Amino acid sequence: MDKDNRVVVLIDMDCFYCQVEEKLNPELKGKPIAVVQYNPWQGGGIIAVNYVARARGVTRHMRGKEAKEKCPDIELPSVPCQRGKADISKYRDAGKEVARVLQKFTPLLERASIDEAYLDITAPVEARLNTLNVNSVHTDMMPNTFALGYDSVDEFLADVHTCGFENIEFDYEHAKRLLIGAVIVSEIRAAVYEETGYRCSAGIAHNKILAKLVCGMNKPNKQTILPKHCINLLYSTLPLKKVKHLGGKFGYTVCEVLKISNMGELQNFTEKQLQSKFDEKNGTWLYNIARGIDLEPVQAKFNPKSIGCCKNFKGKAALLKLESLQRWLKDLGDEIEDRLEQDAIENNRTPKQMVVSYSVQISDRDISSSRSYNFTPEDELCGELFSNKALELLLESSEGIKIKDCPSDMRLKAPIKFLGISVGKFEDNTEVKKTKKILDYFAAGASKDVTVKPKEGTKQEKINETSDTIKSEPKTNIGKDYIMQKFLQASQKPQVSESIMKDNVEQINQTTEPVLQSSLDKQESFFAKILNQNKYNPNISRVQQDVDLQKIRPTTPVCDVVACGENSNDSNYSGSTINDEINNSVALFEEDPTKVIRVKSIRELLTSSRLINEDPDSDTASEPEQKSNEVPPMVPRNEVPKAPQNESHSETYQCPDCNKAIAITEVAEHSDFHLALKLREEERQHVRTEIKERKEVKLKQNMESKKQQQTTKPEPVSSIASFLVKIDDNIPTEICSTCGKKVPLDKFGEHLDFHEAQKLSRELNKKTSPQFTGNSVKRKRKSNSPVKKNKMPCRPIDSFFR
DNA sequence: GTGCCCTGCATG
DNA sequence: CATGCAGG
Repeated sequence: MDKDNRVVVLIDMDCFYCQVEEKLNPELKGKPIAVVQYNPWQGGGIIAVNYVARARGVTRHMRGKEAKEKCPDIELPSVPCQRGKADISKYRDAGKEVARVLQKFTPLLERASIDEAYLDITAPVEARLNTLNVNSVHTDMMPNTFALGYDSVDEFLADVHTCGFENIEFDYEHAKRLLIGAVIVSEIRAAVYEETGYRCSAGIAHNKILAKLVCGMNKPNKQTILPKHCINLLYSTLPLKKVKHLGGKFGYTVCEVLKISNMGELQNFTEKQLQSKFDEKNGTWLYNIARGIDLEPVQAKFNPKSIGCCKNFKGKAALLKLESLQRWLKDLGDEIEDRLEQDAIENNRTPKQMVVSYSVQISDRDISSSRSYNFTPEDELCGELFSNKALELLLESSEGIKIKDCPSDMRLKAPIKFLGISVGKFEDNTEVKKTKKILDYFAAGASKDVTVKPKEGTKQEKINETSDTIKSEPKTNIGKDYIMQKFLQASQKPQVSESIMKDNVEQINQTTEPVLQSSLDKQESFFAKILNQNKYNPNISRVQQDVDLQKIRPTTPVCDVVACGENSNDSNYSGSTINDEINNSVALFEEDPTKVIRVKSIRELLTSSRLINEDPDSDTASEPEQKSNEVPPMVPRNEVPKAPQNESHSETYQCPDCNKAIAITEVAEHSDFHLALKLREEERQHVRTEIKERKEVKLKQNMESKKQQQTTKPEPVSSIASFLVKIDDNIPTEICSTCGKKVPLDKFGEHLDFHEAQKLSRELNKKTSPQFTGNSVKRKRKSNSPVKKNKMPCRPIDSFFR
């Protein structure tokens, strides 16, 4: 509707890799630096230059060596190398850190790359308008702000204050919102700096393309507004290729065909003309963008849809031998495994597909190709899944990767110039079992559970009945009831709820709306399981009562495994809407704030006892769920920033956290929403440290194995072995009951933590995706076994010989 | 001989 | 599903 009056922001980190390096190594602060990428040839290729170095004439497209000549005191930190290729994980992590700060300001956040994100702040702006008089806005409230078309932002401010009376074309309503937007963006950027130490720039406009366009116009650490009435001024000199989507072949073609070179000239063509020269869609798009119109919504998207890695083998580096092919596939596969492991912890999801791509050189030409594979349940048993499957796919593919027939020296028929493995088609881990759980619930529970009789009463009565049950019988079957209730509430489609209420198990099974499922409790069965295993532990009930304590608790560690709410479901659900995305992204707490308590108790249990047995498959998830006596409040479904605020006729209150105007009746829910966000942030913090610890463990282990056996292949990464270093008889040790190994006493706590982390990770991966896991546990097992080591779990190489 | 790597989308 | 394009 009001697509043309949104306030859209692009946040772009200034020379991000450099900033990350500076933060990691404070000695670099203030010095000229450029981040270089491995290839030691001539000092490595520069991929980022900080502003000190830019002032001295250093640019990208230089090699480290040239930079050094131009600027002798330049520091050249290098992108770390792991397994023979660039490892950008620290930048990835840093980007996530920033995005998490941004996410506090609006759920309508779209991560566009490692260091860029779009925000739709239309709603926060609208909310601020209720409390902030535009005429009282002062430039102090937005330092480092520029308005395109004005010499200083003061002039723009003056225009807005005078309602633009002197300027016929001035769109006051719009300009006002951009101005407030700029105030908010100042706050956002300040928060980013405050919380991460990183500086960024921003573009503020009424759509993504313009925000992006204008973001880079003042850098670093600055923000630029593009008022509507200045678009034409900007376009009059703007090369067409500067506009996103026009920077490549398409833009070039447009210029050629129309014989134009800047954006302004594009306005000389009618929509019909443009459609006839290009196609209907592109024509319309061009016509609109020429007028500053871009209707593309900011999508709520935090997580990537695929995870992949690849490597070029240029020139002489091309792969010729089967052995090197295998080795590189192994490295790529290992990296994927590592990243998936973390992803599983953070997002509780599992990929269902992998793609291997490659290019080969065949008589002077590079032929590229790719093959995909959908994981099957048997893959569970398959060691080194990615690399082996990739090899299999490669060798099967028609393009003649085939091996030359000289077994002594297994050479490839054609040199491989490029290899890549990626995984995608993620499914939420709990998703799979949700329907089953509900089925189980009815199948097993309905007979003895008198509180829910699907065939009686109206829908409304049902829900009330369920809630009452929860209140009066907190100890019995709450989990199941609760799931059902959530299921019903999560449903945005009345007729679906209807059918669930009225009908039986089969019908639920037929209700295969992914959207429906996506809001359900992501962790239910996992936690239920653990709880069941420990249900006799008195800690639970005690911890449970501490709801209020939890609310003020600033640092209590919570379980690292909780899905961090970053929408695990941002995949291709056809029915998925932005609203779903948003709801999913806060789903974790929206569903059940008490979960945090449960999580905490689990964590305590895990650390304080070793009661947990090995059996992760006792599928008795429907036992008593721990539960507080209140029904957790739901965030109203229409709590979507884009929804127009109907402020005038109902009493509202301005939320101090987000400045949104909140109907008095919804204040409680709203503050719960913020609480949820806060809690989630804490969880994430914990996940981050957890991952860091795991990494250290891995690192240790890697070094260890390299020392020990340089001849063989790299050892498994997360292995217990890392805890076995230097055991000296003089040091007091204790036998770990889990692995039976001797562990130095002072390391014992750490050691238990290791098992805990591993167990959690295993649970997560195993629990809901019997089809496939890529977790450390499996790797560890197989790699630790010398028998299996040289085994080809998928298909013997020989089978590819003819 | 010297930009590499990663991700997402459109297309047939 | 495979491939190529685009963008950062």
